[in-house]
Amino acid sequence: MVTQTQIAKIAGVSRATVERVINNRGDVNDETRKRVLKIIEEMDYRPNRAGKTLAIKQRNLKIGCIIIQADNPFYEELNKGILEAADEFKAYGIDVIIETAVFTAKAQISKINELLEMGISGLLIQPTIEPGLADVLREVEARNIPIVTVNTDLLDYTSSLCYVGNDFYLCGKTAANLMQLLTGSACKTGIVTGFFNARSHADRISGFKDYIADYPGMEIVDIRENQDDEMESYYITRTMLEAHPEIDAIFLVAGGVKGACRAIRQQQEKTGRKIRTISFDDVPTTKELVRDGTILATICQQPVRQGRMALTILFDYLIDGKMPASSRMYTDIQIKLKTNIDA
Amino acid sequence: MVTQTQIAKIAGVSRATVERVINNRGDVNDETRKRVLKIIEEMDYRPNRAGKTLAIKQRNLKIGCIIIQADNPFYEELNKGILEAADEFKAYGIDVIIETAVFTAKAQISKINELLEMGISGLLIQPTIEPGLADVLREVEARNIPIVTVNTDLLDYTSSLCYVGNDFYLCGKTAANLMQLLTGSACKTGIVTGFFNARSHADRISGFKDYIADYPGMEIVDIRENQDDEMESYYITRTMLEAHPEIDAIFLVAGGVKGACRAIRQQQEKTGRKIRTISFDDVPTTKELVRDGTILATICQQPVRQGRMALTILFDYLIDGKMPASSRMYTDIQIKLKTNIDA
DNA sequence: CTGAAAGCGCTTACAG
DNA sequence: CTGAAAGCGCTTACAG
Repeated sequence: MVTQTQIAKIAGVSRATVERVINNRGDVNDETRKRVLKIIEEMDYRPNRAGKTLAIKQRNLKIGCIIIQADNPFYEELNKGILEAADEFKAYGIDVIIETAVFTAKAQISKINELLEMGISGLLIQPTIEPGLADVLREVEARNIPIVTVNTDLLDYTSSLCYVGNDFYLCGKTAANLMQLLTGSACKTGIVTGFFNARSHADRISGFKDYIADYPGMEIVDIRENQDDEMESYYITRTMLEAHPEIDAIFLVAGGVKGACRAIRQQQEKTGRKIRTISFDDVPTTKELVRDGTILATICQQPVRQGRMALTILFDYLIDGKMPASSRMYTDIQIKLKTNIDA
Repeated sequence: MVTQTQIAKIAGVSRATVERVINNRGDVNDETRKRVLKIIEEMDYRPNRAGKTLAIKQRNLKIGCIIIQADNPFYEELNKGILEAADEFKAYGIDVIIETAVFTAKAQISKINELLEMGISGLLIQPTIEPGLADVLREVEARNIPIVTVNTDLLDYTSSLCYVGNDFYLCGKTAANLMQLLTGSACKTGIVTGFFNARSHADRISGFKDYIADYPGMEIVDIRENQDDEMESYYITRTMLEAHPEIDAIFLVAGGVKGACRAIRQQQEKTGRKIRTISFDDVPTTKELVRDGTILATICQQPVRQGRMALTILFDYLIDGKMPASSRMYTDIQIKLKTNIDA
């Protein structure tokens, strides 16, 4: 590995000049620039990241992260990934400031302003879908502060740097594919979703619908909304199953898994008929239901990895100017059964 | 983040002394050691990794990697992970030497000796299961050179640092779980394995058997060996299906997927009866068979990730002295269907 | 337009 | 047993 000093020696200039050429900083005589560039090319110069990271400490970079305050175990996983990565980057001497906010636009905007005053150079956020946030994010970017959004997608805003999360539509298709295999392509499905107007939930449902369009034996009997609330979920699942005794498959699109499963189990016990159930994510309560067989399979989106990846992308961009491979980075779609739910 | 210099100032000693305490190097007066340790504790000192990595360059560390020379696309994936990580660590100024060897003990031992002469401080290897290698690896470790083994497990040798790979037994169980769900717990299975005496293949089969022990409707009709060879695989699958027309499920344990699937398709066309097939890994030919529906699901072990993880563990150990979380690091067991095989 | 010097946090001889 | 100095590869003012 060549260093800037070696290149400087060969080019007959100072290290400072080489540095200027490499980082496009200040003015350099056109001829020397070309000469230096040629040597860089020939010797396949690559900056030493340890040197760079160490030197950049002098700039006192701060990365701001806004994480969700919620006793929702899914968010806890996501936060865990962010916090782990934060720890790692702190070990490189980069300051990572973690702010917690409830999941409302108002709370998030207020935290963003706090972080701006602290002089952050980058922002990581899991944005709420409430209106009002998008404009603030655009303002932040206008100040030349790159943003990475994680897990949640906004309809009216796209980070110019990166979104890290799931491909919800493809998840929905995968759910349908799974259901098809579990039911021999024949089932009458009841769908329990979180919110009709949440994009991620809607996308999963359209993926599901598009897939089963090719399977005439697969039918959607009813779709109901539980507002990600366990009690509501129990109620709507129970009434749905009572209204449609022909339902033999349930697709749980979002939260409220435990409540829905209680209704499903009761119905199974009453009628003796198996209801094939699949869900999303693997929060502890869902895991337990997979272990005991109530849920046959659950589709997971690696929240810890999402958190890590989001912060890593921001870090790499700030240190190296490295752009992510894509402006939409998707984590794997993982199918978990009772045998690999704890792996 | 506190630095050694700050601690030195507070303790009223030089940075060198602080460094001695931190790294247990040389002799330090017991009293000053205690004082320094107390300050380190109180101020929650954590070494700056960039500084450390940069300074360590002076030691001229070399990491040796022995990768497999084979036109096997699975090994290519594994190698890709190793090469990617190697590139990353080279960017930190650590030398990573990649040696290619065919998959025999003789070739690998000869490469190990080459690397030893070059003065490596760490070794990454995907060991062959041929006898003779284990002793050599033990000798390397006796010289205080840490080893990480990747993907392949030896019966008579365990790296004292780490094995990175798959939990083959649990993979086998997951395969059985999947087969159970795909067949409504009723099937007559033909098993096509690679080698009866390869540990990974044998482990997958025992996982499978242990799982179906609880399902009386699931039966194993026959098990045959294809020596990971496509033609042989075609032959033994075809003759197996002809000998047992009742087979309605096939479990492909190892390589030779394409050959086996050809026989399976022919049998399906002849008899009009669906044979539910599952396999391992997602090499391009397998992917294609998942896409076209011949294989319903394939269980993958993230070879790229294995490669990356193995080298990262070695790097972290050499730079930080950091031990891996476990001496056996398993990658996820991923189930892929036609909808998420390309995700 | 260019260079010399200092500094980021750590390790490594070397001197005492 | 302890400290001063040099160095790892880079960036950042500062001087000219």
